[in-house]
Amino acid sequence: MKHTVTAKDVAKLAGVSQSSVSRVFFEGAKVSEKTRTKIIAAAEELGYRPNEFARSLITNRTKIIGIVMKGVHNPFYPQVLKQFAAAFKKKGYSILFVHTNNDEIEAEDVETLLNYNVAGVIITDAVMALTVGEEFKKNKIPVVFFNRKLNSDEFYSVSCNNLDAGRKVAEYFFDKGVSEMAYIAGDADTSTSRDRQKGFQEVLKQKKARYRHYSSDYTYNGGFKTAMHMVAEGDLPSAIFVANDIMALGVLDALKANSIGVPGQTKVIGFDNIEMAAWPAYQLTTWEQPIDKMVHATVAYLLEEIAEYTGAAETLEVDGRLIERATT
Amino acid sequence: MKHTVTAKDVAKLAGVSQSSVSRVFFEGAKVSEKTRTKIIAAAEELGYRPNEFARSLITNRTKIIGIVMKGVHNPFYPQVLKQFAAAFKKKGYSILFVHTNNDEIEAEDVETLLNYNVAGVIITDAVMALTVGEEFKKNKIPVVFFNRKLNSDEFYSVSCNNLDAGRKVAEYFFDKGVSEMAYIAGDADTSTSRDRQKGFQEVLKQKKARYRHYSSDYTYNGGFKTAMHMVAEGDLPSAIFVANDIMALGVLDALKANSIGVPGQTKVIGFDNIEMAAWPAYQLTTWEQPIDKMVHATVAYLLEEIAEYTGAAETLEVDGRLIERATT
DNA sequence: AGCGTTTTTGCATACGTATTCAATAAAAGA
DNA sequence: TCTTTTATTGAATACGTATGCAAAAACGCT
Repeated sequence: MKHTVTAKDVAKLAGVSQSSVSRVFFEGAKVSEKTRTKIIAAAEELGYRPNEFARSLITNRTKIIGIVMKGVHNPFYPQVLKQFAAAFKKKGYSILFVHTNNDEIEAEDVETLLNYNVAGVIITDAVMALTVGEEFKKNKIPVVFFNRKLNSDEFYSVSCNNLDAGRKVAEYFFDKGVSEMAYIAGDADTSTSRDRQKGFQEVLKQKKARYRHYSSDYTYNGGFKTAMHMVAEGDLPSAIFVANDIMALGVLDALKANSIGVPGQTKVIGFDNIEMAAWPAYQLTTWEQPIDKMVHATVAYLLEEIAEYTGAAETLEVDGRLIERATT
Repeated sequence: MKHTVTAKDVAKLAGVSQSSVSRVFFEGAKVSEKTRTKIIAAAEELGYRPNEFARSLITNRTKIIGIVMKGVHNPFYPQVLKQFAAAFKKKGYSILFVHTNNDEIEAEDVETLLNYNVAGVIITDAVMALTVGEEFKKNKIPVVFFNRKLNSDEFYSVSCNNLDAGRKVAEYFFDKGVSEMAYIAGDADTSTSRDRQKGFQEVLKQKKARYRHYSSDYTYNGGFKTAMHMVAEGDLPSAIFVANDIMALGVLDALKANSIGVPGQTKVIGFDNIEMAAWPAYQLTTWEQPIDKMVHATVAYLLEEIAEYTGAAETLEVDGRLIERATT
């Protein structure tokens, strides 16, 4: 028979009141050292664990962080998920994982997050309708957009400084003596792809170089197909900036399939620095996203807002750096 | 100011009792159609959402499934996570994601799962101490080991029929006219690696062929290093069965680095059929794990046990199949 | 219409904890 | 030692929901 041991049981065994037991397990409350040890002993003996639900019911707060994620196929995101899980575990928070299929987070997903009254929300690789955002604001739940920059200043967002990265990549190509270059975009409606493009394009324009644009979708197959198409077109640019690594790998494979030498005939730079970029088969030069810093900033912001909600928003952009390998 | 709208509020607006509101939102309870529509309208107007915590407090049940996962670096697992999230979302369950660093799930992780009184637990790419298992049993929480076979019949486990797969791979190699073959193991203490080895070795023994064993760790780098080592040794086997795909990719890259032709000089078969196995750069022949079936079985079992706990355990092994590509 | 039967509803209570307030114990000061 | 102040404790209550029980309403039948 299942007998959940409650604070009352512990109280009885320790010969104190339930309130005292509560005070021992609720940090910030004061109990004398004597009764504390008594209670801890009793709790230990019975295997007491405070009921998280009763707790949340009365405090109207939880120790749950909701993480909404779409791109589980891009190894960048599982990596991010892992880091968040580790960081929040340290702080005593648990992760409610919500997978969304859509670019825009679905109403159902928001429902879930609100139902569980999460302490904070991280949305990664997806965006959110404004009306939905209001819902979170109304409930004073802090939200962070991870790896997505927002137009509005309504929400905190943290991403890599994509604009700057785009510029630096272009300059790097010029330094290498290349002037014929192209950009392969990811999903067109993502800030990440747009900003990378913008910075890249800006420098090309300034140097009066021709800008060539290709659209793809942030997947390996997308990158592969786009590159195949480019090759078929003829007139291959001598350098290609690809909006993320997983696409860049597809590009490399397509080039290889066409026996096009890299970096000899054309150079390739990706974005993210996922583990696979370092594999011998690819040795992809790429722009590293400083995941650690980005995660750290996100966690710090959320914890602050959880401690005292201000609703203050900011668009944080962290500097990344170029990792030079064999494709340039 | 934050005003959470409660069932009482809805009741007042609809001119009924709180109980009736509860009955509308608790499936399985009966209310007349008339009051139901009245209540739904009122709830709609106020934006009422049942408080999941109050609910769980009284029913002593939750709609949360805990998923414990270690191997986030192996793309197989994010894929699995996604499928579980999708399957359980359909059934109205949410996912509590627990990342563990250890092969053996940590006490802290179990605490979390128990604190949230999860309805069921899925442990993937990790095992659990028996004492810990008791804790779940005591609380009548069903547990499934995913992709791990247990010695004991205390818990439900679902995995691919690794033994059979190992045999079939060996037979396949023989059919191809190969008789000199090796196995590269993953983590030695995982059932998956052991069973694959066992089946493989069994056929070799039966055909009186020499069995060669190499130990690795289920990572790309592990596979790479092991293959480098094998090449350095000289006397390369003419076929290699690698315990999972991500290692196999490392093996292929190592062979390529040594200009060893595949499948000419040696053949390679992996395990899992992760997306990358199909990439042009690899075209890895591999044994497909039927994720869909495995997930389906897991979900079905958990839902049954949640509906009515029996504690019945079973060791389910689903048949996979060989996906033939360019490395054999 | 009148009676028995079934369905629907409201009242009251319980779930396990945090927290206010008053009471008690301990400490400090004189 | 007695009084005043401070620290600790216990009793009572609230959080928002589900549910057993009894009352009320609706229904079916003659």
